Amino acid sequence: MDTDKLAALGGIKLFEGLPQAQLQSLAGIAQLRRCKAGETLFEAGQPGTHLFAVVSGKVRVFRASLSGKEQVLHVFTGGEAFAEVPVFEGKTYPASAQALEDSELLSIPRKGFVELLRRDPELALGVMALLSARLRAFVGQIAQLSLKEVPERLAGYLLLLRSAQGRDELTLDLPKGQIASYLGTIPETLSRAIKKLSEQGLIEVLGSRVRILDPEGLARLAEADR
Amino acid sequence: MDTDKLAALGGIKLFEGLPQAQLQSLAGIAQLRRCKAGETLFEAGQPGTHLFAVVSGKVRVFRASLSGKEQVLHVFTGGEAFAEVPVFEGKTYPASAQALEDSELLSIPRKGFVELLRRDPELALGVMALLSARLRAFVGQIAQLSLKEVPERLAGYLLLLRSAQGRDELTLDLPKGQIASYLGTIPETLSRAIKKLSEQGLIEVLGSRVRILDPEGLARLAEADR
DNA sequence: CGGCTGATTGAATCAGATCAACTGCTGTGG
DNA sequence: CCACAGCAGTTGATCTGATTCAATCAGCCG
Repeated sequence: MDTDKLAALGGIKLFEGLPQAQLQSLAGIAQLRRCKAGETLFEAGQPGTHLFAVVSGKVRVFRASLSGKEQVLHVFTGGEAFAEVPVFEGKTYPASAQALEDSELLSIPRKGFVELLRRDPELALGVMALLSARLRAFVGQIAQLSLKEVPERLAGYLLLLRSAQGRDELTLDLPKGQIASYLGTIPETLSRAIKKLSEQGLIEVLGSRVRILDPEGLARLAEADR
Repeated sequence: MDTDKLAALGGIKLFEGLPQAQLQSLAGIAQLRRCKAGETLFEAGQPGTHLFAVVSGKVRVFRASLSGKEQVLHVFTGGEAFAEVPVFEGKTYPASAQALEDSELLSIPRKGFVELLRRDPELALGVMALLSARLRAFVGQIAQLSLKEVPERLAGYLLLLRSAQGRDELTLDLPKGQIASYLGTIPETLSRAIKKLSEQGLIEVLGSRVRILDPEGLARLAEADR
């Protein structure tokens, strides 16, 4: 039945507070899908037919260049929806998506979703809020990439993690290579940036465990420019 | 009266096809405002109270670093709406805005606009399409910044202008310094990139007039990575 | 005619990418 | 159970694209 789909839909933040009837009709059109780590969900440039949501697992959205360099745009985890852009344009996916871990996903066809939006203004407002938040994040990312250097970007990222995890002993949520790609650099350079922050006494790193020693110092660095 | 406001509102693409009644109620809350070249409309971090639309003139939206370096995110001209992000979050403007020329603007308070959205699903869909288009553009910009070098970004920008202006004799729509800032670099570097493309026989530049000599070559370059 | 701003050119410097070697870890198969 | 393949991460040496600093030039307005 749709009961597992319903449960999965209920766990998506975007659909919180949606009346039962709407959830039902979503369950009618949504597909529940399992995929393995490393699996590609879609590629930049392909026609964008579906909206996705992560039930469990982890998905990265990125752009690749011909030479194989990649820029991570965002990593989505349980409860988050993504790939909304082509829903409203009927065009292609602007980026590629790949599962980082074994994951469960919901995929919702564009057509039906738009119908739902037309009928439920509150959901529409939720979507607009989501898109806006994404825009805000991208504005920040663009500014970081062009205005700051790698150690500063790293400092910003660590502070973000800190506020997400709510303490000073962090666990890196991604392999370092992926973090490098998110910060717009390569593993070698990230490695050196980590060393630099460590030498300055701002952090302490052991594998994927990071201890924030000097949050204010990090914040100062993250704001700083040369 | 509101007749000039109505005319101005009618010229905004986002509001095209809006029923007369809705336009009226928009006119009731919108402010028509004139501002001079160089004037700042709002700054990143300020509480975002208004949505804007350009009636005439030109506005740039950008982020500045403390040291005075700036990254242009977008330049808006007649008929375009901007600063939608804080409307749906009630938070701050993620970037700053400044008039590049003497301009006429509409400013629409957040509150009333959200009301309107609740009542008109078609407008809401229009807003979502707008936000999505913006996201797509930002994805492209992020990829360019981190995956390509300056001459390649310039090639992409020129091709964009070409398709916007519909011919091979282009007029640069911005002073070169602003173009540099949009491309994530500085005037000196842009100048050298222009020289490089010229020497390769791809373009011919005289002041702010550019002639595209080899569109395919430019396209190849724009796609290329090292 | 100065004086200002925008643009260009040259030389020096620097952050980050590249290339290459090496470490350590994990998981698989002999 | 150990060996070795393979991948993630680190470290060092070098190279290069871009920024910085400085000087010059062109156009424009008062």
